[in-house]
Amino acid sequence: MRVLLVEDDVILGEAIRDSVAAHGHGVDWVKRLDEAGLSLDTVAYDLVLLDLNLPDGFGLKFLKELRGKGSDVPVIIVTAQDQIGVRIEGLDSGADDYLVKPFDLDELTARLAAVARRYAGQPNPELDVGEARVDLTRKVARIGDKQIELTAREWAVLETLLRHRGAIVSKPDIEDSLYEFGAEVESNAVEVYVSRLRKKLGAKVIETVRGLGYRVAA
Amino acid sequence: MRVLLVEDDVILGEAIRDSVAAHGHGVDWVKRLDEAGLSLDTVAYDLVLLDLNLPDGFGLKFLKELRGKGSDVPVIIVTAQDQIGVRIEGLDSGADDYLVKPFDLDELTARLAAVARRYAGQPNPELDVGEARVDLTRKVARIGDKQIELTAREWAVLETLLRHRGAIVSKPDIEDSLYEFGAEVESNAVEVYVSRLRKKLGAKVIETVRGLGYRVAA
DNA sequence: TTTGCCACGTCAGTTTGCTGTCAGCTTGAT
DNA sequence: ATCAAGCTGACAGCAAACTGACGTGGCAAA
Repeated sequence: MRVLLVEDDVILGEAIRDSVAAHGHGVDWVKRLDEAGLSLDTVAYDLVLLDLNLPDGFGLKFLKELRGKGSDVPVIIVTAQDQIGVRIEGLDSGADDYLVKPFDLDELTARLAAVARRYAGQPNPELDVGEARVDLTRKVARIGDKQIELTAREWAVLETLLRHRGAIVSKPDIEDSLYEFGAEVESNAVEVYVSRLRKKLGAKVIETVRGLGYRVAA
Repeated sequence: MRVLLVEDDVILGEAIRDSVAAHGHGVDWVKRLDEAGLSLDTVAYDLVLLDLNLPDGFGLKFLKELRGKGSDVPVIIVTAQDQIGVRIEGLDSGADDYLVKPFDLDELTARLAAVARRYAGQPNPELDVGEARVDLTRKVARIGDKQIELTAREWAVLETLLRHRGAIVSKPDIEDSLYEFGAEVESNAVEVYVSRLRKKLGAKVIETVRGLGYRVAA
């Protein structure tokens, strides 16, 4: 399951991201509403965790506009405002649920599980990636009948590339999806993982765009 | 097949009764535990559907007493309490299966069909798990002729893994199936249960995917 | 009540294999 | 031809996972 986290607080954001990731879901973390809009336009998310107190705008307005555009992605509002009026307004604006800070992370994973249950009812989307077929949800990859084993980091890189399938993904972007914010990458780790993925999935699946990044053909 | 339905909610009770009847089974519907006791003393039922939240007593206690009297009629618990602790307790008390409200009626008929198969003398769907054969419905496992005894929590872990057979199941997901939300797991309990299952079922049945979780090969 | 038994959760010491790093090589642009 | 960018085999370190052992508590039999 792929989750978009919209949260400007670094401490809380990290905690939420780690918790969600530990449950095996992919997490994209943005800190502003305009970034959120961009991500939502390009990626099909299964759930949005939306903080209402963001520096660059009003979350509720954003949520209303999102619904106005016809999106029905489940949205859980996360906020410090526990006033009942805001809560009502949030649900009126199209939120599916409401979490008031500070909240227990278990509280969050419980809601997450509820959404995941709904999501699990859908057939698993298997993607063709070169010779291989991959299932990002179940973390299963195979070429023909042969099962391919990918490690955690390899899945992370592949997922990032596939999420922007057809587009060029820069190395720093991949690093950001691999490590926490501010992590020092003093090496060519991304190149190494691309190399490992190619060895497992076939040399042609990941294309190098010299000076810009990598791309998986759509 | 003759089914005893113990359910005080009229709406839900009617829905269940109609659904079961539509599948060609006979249904007796009682709304209190004392009635249920009476019916069980006089009629040989093939299956009991037991709501735990009844006005006149505790379903679990009733179930334990029933088992204490030597009855081995299959019992499926139907309840709104979706806390895992209750679920474990229910299975410990001698229930054969567990349905959490609100549930799909298809869900019910599927379990019903499993019981019906057993009733008809046909082999229950036994799963091959490595060297072992397990029957999740009857909670029976064996290797060759040798019966394997699994504890309640071992069954819970194995069931979770088999429900997602072929997919990688994260440790937090397994924990969620083991404990209620909010339960602090300050240890490596999941690892320990995996270890115990491997010792009983064979080392190769549960595969470790480092950093992601566990998997039972499809 | 006492006794014994067993499932459960915890811990510590050990094992495992992923991960990040580097060095030397290849490739592509100019 | 030259240089920068990218590729990949190898390897040590370390965090994740394994497992034997133990204390506790609940349940049942005596």
